Amino acid sequence: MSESMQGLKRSNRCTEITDQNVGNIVTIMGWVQKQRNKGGIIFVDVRDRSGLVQVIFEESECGKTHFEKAEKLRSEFVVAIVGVVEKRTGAVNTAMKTGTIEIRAKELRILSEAETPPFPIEADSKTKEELRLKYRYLDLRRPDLQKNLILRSKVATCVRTFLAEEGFLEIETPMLTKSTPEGARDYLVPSRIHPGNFYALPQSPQLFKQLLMCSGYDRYFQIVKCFRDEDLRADRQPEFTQIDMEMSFVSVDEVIEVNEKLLKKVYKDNLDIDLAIPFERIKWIDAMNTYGSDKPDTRFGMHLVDVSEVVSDSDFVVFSNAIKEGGSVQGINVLGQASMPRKKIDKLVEFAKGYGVKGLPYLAILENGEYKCSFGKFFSEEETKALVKKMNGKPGDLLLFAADKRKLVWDVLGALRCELAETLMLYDQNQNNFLWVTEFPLLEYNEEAGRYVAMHHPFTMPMDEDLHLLDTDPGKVRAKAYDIVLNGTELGGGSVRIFQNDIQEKMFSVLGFSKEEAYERFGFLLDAFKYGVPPHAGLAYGLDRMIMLMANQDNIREVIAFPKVKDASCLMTEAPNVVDKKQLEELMISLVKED
RNA sequence: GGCCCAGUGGCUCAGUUGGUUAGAGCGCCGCCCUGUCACGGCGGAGGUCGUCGGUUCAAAUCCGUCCUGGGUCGCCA
Repeated sequence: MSESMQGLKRSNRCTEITDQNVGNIVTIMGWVQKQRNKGGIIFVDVRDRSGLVQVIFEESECGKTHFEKAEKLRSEFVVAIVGVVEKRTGAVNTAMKTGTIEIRAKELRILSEAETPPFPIEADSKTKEELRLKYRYLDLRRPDLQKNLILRSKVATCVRTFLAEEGFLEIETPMLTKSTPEGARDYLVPSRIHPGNFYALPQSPQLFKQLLMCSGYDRYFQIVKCFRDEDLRADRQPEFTQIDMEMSFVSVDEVIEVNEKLLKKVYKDNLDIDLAIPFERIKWIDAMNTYGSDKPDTRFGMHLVDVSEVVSDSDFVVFSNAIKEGGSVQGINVLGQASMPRKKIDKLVEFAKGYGVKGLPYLAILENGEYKCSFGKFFSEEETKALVKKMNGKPGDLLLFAADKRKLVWDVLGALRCELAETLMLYDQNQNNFLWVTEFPLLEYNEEAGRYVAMHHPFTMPMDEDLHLLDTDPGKVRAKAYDIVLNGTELGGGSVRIFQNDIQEKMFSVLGFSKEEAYERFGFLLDAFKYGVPPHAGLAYGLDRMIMLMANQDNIREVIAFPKVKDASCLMTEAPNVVDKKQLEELMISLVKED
């Protein structure tokens, strides 16, 4: 049985009713959170996206018909209730936002009945995510998810308002576009009209926003879906949202400045947190040397120390060979953890091996000054002392080392310090350490491809002072690229773009594209540059990650209404799915049968 | 593709060394209850222990396979 709401109009959301409304007649509409039937009196908690309010039914007030309907109420029924707001006499519920008042019902309409949901609709759900995602529309009724999505909406509005005030124009770019094989895998969309041809969904609006600069729009932004067909992670979905922006006639500093103002406003307006700007900046090479990461968490120390010089002649071949082969030996000092049990150390060794190192040599400096060292038999006392001194080791400290190629050592120790900081709780969870990482390498050598690939993308401007190295030593060229990092998470990144055709062509040539290949892929951009292109630069944030961190979640799915699971499928819609044979025929697509 | 974790009534979990009829809390159903808000009281229903196979007199428990979900490495210009 479901009744019409004809003649009724919602007057308030549940928690918009306060002491101020006492005596008012209100009409609320929402879901039954809980019915408590005491016999002659029935309490019903009604929920909408604002929260809960208690409604009280007594036959003397609402009459027999409505009272009998109230007796039938079950969780998640959708109801409309007309009643009088009353102050609670003695039974104030301090845990409730509306705990000082209640609504004495005069009329009840059951707009929709409901089956018992497969899991409880409540905050701090303990239900398995698999089930929550299958019934996402129920999961989304829970207050935590509603809070996250409301925050997300507010932040998006805040960003739009700020950028509009700063003179940015929101301009949409196509979803059906051209595949750009550099970088992540593209999601492809077959063309019916051009059989055998495919659109690609954008990995980012990069080229289009650069073209908009060529067209004179000077400050562009867009809150936009992007697509990457790569494996998922806790903070990675195949479709995700960027706050994308581009500016003409600006330098790195101006991009950074406007974005610091943006972040300051977003945090102030939505979380009431005052961020101190300007944020700290660190050069990429310093970030790697100090933190072993290009997205360092600076809330705690445990800095990497390069001990290569001290151990290069050691009898411990793990150390000496790593250096001989061009790698390095570095360590971190885990303060006060010398007595870490063997089992825990073994776990750390396993953790490190996951990154590809063979082991994790350690040296514990016991409180009595003695050493417990996994490579002690290869080290003289003097060598050990020198190593401890270099690591600034004190009694009680645990020193962990990695010896391998420089990149691998950074990766392992960078990850290890974050892992240790989390388990040892070395940082303040309420701290927000924003950080700009600058002067990224322009290129990195890809062993598999046997050539250099762009670290950011092929349109990133080299630093002026390194331009001459493009021909002779491309690996040494630094880029006018910058990332914004928060507590060890990359929130966004951007760069000054190449706007000179000769530099762009040189860049393509270093990347191994012939002029023809470059034109085949990006000809429209190179052509556009011929007709008057302003210097320009930009930045893009991962909105999902930003909201995840603002909402204190450790998973991006908690801030996305309808996320996908690890294998990129949707448990609710069961996408992706097979399609009708006719659809495939129309697209001239035949599937290769597997044996 | 690799490694790690998890899967037991609707939900969250317990289940000893392999041993008789697999338990609990919540939820659900019925009856009762005029101040509850983690309402309360009485009664009740509900399980092929993720799948398939193996070992055994006997498997939720041991072994293997596969499936599902999560984390992570590779990957993510």
